[in-house]
Amino acid sequence: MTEQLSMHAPEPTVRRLPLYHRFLQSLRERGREQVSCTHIAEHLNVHPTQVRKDLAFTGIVGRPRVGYPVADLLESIETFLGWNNTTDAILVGAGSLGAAILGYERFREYGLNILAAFDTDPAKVGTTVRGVQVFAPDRMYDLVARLQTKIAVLTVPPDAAPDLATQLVLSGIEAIWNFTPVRLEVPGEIIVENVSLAASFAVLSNRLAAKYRRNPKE
Amino acid sequence: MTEQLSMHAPEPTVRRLPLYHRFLQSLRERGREQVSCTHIAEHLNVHPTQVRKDLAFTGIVGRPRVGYPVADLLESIETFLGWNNTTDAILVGAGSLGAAILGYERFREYGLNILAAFDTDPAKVGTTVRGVQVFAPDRMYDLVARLQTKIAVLTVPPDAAPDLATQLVLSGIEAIWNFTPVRLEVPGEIIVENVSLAASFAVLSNRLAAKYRRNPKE
DNA sequence: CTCTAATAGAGAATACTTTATCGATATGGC
DNA sequence: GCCATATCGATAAAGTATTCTCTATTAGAG
Repeated sequence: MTEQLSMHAPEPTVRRLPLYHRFLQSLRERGREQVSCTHIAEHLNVHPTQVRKDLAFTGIVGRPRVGYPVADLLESIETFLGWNNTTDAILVGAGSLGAAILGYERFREYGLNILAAFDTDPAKVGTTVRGVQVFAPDRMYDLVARLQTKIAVLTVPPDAAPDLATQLVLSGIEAIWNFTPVRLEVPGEIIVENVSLAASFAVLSNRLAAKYRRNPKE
Repeated sequence: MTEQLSMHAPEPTVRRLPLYHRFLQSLRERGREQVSCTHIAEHLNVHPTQVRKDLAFTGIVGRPRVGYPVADLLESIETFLGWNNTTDAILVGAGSLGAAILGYERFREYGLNILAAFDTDPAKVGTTVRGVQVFAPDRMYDLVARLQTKIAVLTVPPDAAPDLATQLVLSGIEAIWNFTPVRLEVPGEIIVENVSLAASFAVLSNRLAAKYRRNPKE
């Protein structure tokens, strides 16, 4: 597993790491010091080899017959994901979804530090949502530049998304966590991660539909 | 593409279908009647062959040199996803995320019909959130059984998730759309779709971290 | 001290997904 | 009516991800 550290992990691997992270935290709370892939795999119902491969990408090395030290493993995952130093962010669109994200304490553990929110609604501007102050969108450029925020959480209605994405890029943002169903057109160096609730619902919905296609009774 | 209808589509395909669906809706609004995979692919920046394969899974057949009728394609996707007849659902956990989902009108278009919400907070019980009435959790069994709701949207704090999942299964729910980070232990016939914001954030976060590992300046 | 069993890590094999290639077919220009 | 071209549908190839197999290592029992 030499030079694996500098290699990029496959996306499925990265998506599983938070799962391991969460389980390891619960182990640490219970005072456990060592853990094996077998043990993790059993609890999370994934393949032991997959756990071993996934963890190897983070650069950790284990000991046969023992496994990995829980604390080291947590740190290794956190470093790999960039979760152990905070990254400043802004939230664009202080609607109900925006408020829900601002209220989700766990993200703070992941290093996400939302400094400010923006909304076009004049009634919201000047107020605070979950302790975060809401500004008018025209303040965005200024604030992003001055505070050097790297991440923008985009939770605006679809129509507003393309425009705001452009503005965010111009402001110097580096990554957009996009909760809108719009595919943003941004330069290649900008990191965009789309959260598609529709995609997720489609999977559920399709499986339910398939079940009834196979078995039309009930 | 014979018998493809009864075949199950790969999950990546299912996850892309809403993307096509959205684009096709915009085409229909603009009065367009026919569309080719090439055209869809260009706009959404995916591979034309992939679009063709994905669409084939829904059972649609196209015509060389022309493509597919937009209306038929929309219907084909909707049928395949089970989006063209409504499915009754309940929402468990009327917190801010729950409220955001209740307020997201688009899900209604996808056939998701949330009839009732449940929350342990006595202050919320009896009120309505976004027009949906909130009940105490002990009413769950009764209501799910009586209204024959198939889907439960689970938006409760992590601690409460395992218990509620068990109760939902006992109530006769068929699918759980799980917004908690907990891996639910349910019988195999229950459909569980996990929405992991942590997984999504991990991808963004890891890419940002990798960027700075490669290029520690800035 | 030796033997056994559990486990990491590497590499091979399998399965799955995406992309490329090719023949068939329908449309519109000539 | 015939030809050129765009596009579909099917199959093949390439690329990824997952699972299996094997060897080396270590802890603990006898």
